[in-house]
Amino acid sequence: MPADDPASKRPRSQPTMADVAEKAGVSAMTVSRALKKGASISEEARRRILAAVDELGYVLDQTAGTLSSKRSGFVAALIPSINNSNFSDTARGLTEAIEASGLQLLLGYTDYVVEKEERLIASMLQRRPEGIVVTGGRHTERARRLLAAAAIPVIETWDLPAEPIDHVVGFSNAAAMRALVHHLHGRGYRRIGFIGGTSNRDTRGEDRRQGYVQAVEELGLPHGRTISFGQPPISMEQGAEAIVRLVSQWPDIDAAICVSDLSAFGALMECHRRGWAVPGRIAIAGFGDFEVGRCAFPRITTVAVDAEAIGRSAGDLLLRAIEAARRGAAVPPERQVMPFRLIQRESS
Amino acid sequence: MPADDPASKRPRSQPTMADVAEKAGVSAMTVSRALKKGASISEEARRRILAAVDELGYVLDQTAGTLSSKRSGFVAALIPSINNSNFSDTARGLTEAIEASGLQLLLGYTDYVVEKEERLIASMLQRRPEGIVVTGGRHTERARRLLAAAAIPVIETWDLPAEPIDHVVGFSNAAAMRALVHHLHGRGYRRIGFIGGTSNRDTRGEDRRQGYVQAVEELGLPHGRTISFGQPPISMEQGAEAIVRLVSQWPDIDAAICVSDLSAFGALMECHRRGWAVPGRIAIAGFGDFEVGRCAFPRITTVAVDAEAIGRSAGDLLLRAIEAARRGAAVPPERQVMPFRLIQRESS
DNA sequence: CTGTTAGCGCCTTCAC
DNA sequence: GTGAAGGCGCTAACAG
Repeated sequence: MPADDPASKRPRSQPTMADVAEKAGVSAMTVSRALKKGASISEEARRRILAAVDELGYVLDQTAGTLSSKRSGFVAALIPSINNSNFSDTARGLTEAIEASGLQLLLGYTDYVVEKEERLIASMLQRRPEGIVVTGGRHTERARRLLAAAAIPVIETWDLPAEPIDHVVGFSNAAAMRALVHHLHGRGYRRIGFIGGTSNRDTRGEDRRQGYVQAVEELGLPHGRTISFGQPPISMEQGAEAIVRLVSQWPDIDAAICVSDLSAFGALMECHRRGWAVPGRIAIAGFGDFEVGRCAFPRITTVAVDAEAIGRSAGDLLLRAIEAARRGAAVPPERQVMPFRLIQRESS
Repeated sequence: MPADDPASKRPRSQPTMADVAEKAGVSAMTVSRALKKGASISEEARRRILAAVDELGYVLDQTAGTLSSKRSGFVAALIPSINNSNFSDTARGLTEAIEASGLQLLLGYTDYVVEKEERLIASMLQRRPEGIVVTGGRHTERARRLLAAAAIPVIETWDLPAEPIDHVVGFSNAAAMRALVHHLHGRGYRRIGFIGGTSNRDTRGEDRRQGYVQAVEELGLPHGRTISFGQPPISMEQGAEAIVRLVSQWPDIDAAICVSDLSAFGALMECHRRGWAVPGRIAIAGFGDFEVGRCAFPRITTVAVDAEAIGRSAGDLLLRAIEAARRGAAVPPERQVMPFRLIQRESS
């Protein structure tokens, strides 16, 4: 055990508010006030306190503050993947919406697996967030129970669940995909295939597939032209492999819709490689308006959702709900439907 | 006195350990033990406690636990961007390395801005992480002071700072870029340009540019052929714009190196669009081995770094250091140099 | 504007 | 294997 400063009572731990208070010649409470924004403190005391803080290298312990004030000062957001510009845009929107109020965002990622989501929710709740944003409308039973019991505002995003837990800020993935099929049909495509992942791990991907199926049925197009493989979210590489399977299985196919722009891009590059003209031989469309699709040659037709706006709206709503909760009030569950937008580009 | 007054049931608030204890007919201490893994509890008591937990919907308050045990159970990691597969791979490696020990990872993103990093560090430290991982070796002076004073293990990654704060797990961006220039030179390219961002906001990008400059000078190649524009990290779209500028400014150019695969991809697509053969008219190379480069047509020559391994190594080191700290010991500063690897592909 | 008192909910420590 | 006492560092609620 290392020798300690004999003057200090505690062994080598971090300085506390009491240490600062002593050094500044005030009480701990005054230090506490000096370190918040809206408190009334004499300039003289504040100056001495800040000097003491600086000298001691004091860092406020929010853990203790949370315990005593019952305000953790953070909200949790769970997204499927941190490496997906859609979700990172939503996270940015969230951050922008809440940061002015002093709340912090804690991100967790679920890898598109609801069981991981459940575990993350459980461990996030142990840190007592003041609100929580989840992606999608499907969760394990226990996750739903945990969220409902937590007595904090919950927002489900990127989906329109039939039985929401609390608030919703999203859109219908099925409806958006349906619109895309109709759009391609309007441009004359009749033998339209779909490329997606195998399992329903990615629930939004599964909803999109269902939207596709519904659309080809209502348009009387040949259906069942679906290539499903790979663990969602399917990658660019898997998109490349899938387009080859799709064309070899149904050689008369004239358009391929991919569950996201990433797989659409992989498919597109594979077409280049094989000398299949896009859209001459086959049209390609994706979903999500990723940069890679905007930039690819040819540029990829897609469905755009304003991911950052989802985040901002969710953040604004969360803020209102949290402030209401702090006053002991409550905001009744809201359901905000965000628009989506077809973007016709060179690939179709 | 905390004499259990059955009449004074707090209505609004979440159940506490005392509530669980009362329902299970044990003391709070026994509940606490039942909820940890390595404690010795009778099977009977544990069963009753878990039933009570379930019935009440009790969720452990880690805030209080942290305060009393002085173990927050989490480590902070700061990355420049959440939407970058390199950094998200590092984050995944970190998570994998630490999760078995029960530690959680809290991610923050700095947008490549050291001032944001400083603010994030300050707010993370208020929550008392047991360790912290930062990206890069350049920080504000105050950030360095905060980290040094926090008395927790610090790991700088993705760089080899000359004066590390504590531990380092990284590589030299300049050396890697230098190797890429030499590689292209070895394949016969002589008029090699560089595309990067304007400011030194992205310090790794700046290091790469310096590596390029150093290499062209030592090879006696024409230099100054650098296009710098856009706020780093420069995007695919900016790569497209930059390649046009590069070619119009130095029409004899035979190779373009981009600060990352993303801008290289944008440049490549623009070449397609303009009918410039790659690598016939101009070779293109990137940095980072992103999926878009592996999948593009043609596939993009690049420098690969095992980003996930950086995360795993940093995580392993952090664990050792944290466990040492819990025993009152310390791990002397380590400096782990990770390998990089040239990947020759179709674009050069 | 500033100080005092009394916890927040859990875990450490020590006794049984 | 279990319980009682005490305190972690801070802030709410009241004085003054």
